[in-house]
Amino acid sequence: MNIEKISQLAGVSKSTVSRYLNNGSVSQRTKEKIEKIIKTHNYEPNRFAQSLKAKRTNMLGVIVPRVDSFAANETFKGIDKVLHDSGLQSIIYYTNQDINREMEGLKALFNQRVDGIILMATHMTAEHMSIINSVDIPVVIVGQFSEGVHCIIHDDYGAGRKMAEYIARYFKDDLLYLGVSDTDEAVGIKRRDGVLDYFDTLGITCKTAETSFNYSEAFDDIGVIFEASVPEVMICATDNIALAALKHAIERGISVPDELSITGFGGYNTTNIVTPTLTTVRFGYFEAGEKAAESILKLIDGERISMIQHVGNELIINESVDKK
Amino acid sequence: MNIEKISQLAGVSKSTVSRYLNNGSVSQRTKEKIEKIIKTHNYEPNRFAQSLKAKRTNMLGVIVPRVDSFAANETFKGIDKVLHDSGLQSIIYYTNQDINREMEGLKALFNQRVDGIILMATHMTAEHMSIINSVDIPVVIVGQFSEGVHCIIHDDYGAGRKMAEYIARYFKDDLLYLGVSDTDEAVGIKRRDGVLDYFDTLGITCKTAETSFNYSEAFDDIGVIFEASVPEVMICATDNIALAALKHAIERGISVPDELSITGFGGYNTTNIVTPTLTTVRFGYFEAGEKAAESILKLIDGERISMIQHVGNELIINESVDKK
DNA sequence: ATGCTTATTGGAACCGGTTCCGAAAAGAAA
DNA sequence: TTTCTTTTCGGAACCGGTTCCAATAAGCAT
Repeated sequence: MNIEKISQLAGVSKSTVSRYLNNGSVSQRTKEKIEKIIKTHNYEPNRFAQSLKAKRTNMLGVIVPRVDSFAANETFKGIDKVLHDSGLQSIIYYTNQDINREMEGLKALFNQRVDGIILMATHMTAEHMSIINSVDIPVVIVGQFSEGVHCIIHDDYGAGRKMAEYIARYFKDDLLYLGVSDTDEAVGIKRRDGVLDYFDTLGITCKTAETSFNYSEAFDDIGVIFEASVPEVMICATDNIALAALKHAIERGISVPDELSITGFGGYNTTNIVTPTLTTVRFGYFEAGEKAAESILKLIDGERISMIQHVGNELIINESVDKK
Repeated sequence: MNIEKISQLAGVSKSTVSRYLNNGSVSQRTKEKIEKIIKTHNYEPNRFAQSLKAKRTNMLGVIVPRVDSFAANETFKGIDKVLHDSGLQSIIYYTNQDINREMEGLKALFNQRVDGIILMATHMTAEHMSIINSVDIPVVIVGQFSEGVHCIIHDDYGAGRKMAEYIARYFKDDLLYLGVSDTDEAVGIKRRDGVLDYFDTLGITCKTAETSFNYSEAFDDIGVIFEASVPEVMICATDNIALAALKHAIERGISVPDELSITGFGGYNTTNIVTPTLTTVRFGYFEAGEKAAESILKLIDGERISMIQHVGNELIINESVDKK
């Protein structure tokens, strides 16, 4: 079934059927004739042929670094909600956290003529930017900041500060911030600085150490840290790290929160499953996804939007901090 | 940049360039000329135009019901590994566990002329089958069984039996199997029967109860169960349910495993994070994904493969069962 | 009925590739 | 050198739509 056959059966020309399908001016009578034929043969136009000449493909590209992360999942769900409600198809390009596949993805999606791309970036590089600039479709980045692109970012600095404020209510001493590498600007730098800067203003000193995003690696690093000494409070840069710390503490018979208070960042589901439940900061991942999708839709429609949009977060007070 | 311009710059015809791009017979000299032009203009053929006439699109459709499930994530990673290594692009269609969107997805992907579809099904219906049969591209289903389609399935019955064998080594009495609705054939029926049938052969009686896949709902149901009486062993149909049981037990001061042994099925990461770690059966989700991808590739190449392929599983002995 | 404006319609070119087919060129055999 | 076979190449049709443009039909006021 193609448009030609439909037009013949309806006794009109190809162009008339095409006009019918799109929006064009077609008389009521021919409209009905065409509709009947299309219904009975349940014809659907070939997307490739359509996209060959038309500008819009009605497909959006989403580049997803990982599927096994709460943050990525929630963000994606937010994106999907908006796009699906708008009747758009999303093509997901999975990169398995490989930065080269991120570039590949940008090119491949552009090559498929998607109308726009949402990139859940892990780490922005100059190469990213050069590809993005060479591509003449809208791109929105979510979760990281980069100059010159539309970004949806979390207030990591504010989250860090919130946590520091909360901790400072109960502790003045023997604190450890367990962060990650500062190649990740949002988590490695902003989040950490939010914590440390606030402590500074109060004259509280807080030691720091560094580990990995990966649960098992963090678990091992924490073992080494505990071997040397166990602080009173451990502020971990992510929930995963905090969960590893908690596991270690329980294994060593260190009581949480009585002897050791632990906090995370993220708001993962697991933080409510473990005992004690984990005090953390919940980020608006879902909301970020929604904003990203809404933004890309606006950009496709030629609207102007601000280059940076912030998404809020919220301190979740649970059981893992000792409120003496 | 299009094939026409490239051909002009290279001083050959469109067809020659096309032949060069595909595989055709082109002399060494013209090959080099064309290659140079393509490189300098870094030209890439328009996929839509290609797919319009050619049969293959080199795109595979993957229908994914959810992103926030360990099983789904692992399966997807297995699929991705194989497809990415084969240089194929995968279009992911996310359904958010909505069975109607599953149908939509089948149609939409077919309409995009993907070469094949992998469906991570939640529950197969007659409607699924009628769509699948009306579509003339290969379809592989992973995780559920359905007559007449190529399926990759887990040995849920065997997993149930394995767990029952293990439990029977330590317990003869006061057992509870906490299952899910039998609208899910694999988990609701097969897994349960694997457990119960084995107990039957030993003359062990095991009570049963039913709850939901959802963590919070399961948590509430378990509260009601515990109100009545707490068994010695609770065999939960999924790790999520087992985690909910564990949480409840800890909140009520029931010691696990001393007073209550708990097991799950799945092999989720979280089972190693909680304390005590959870005894469970790990399914070969990743392997299932790989098999699904390999199968679809073979089917696309016209190979014949068996309609049903089983994936193994493995009992993971952890701390949540009392080995008296 | 006539002239003018507006709504419909069909024809043809086009989008950017692939593929069939016959012609030209190259290579091998005689 | 001639003849036959094999490669290589260009022309043209085609895939299934969209869109421009001119032609026709319809609607309306005079």
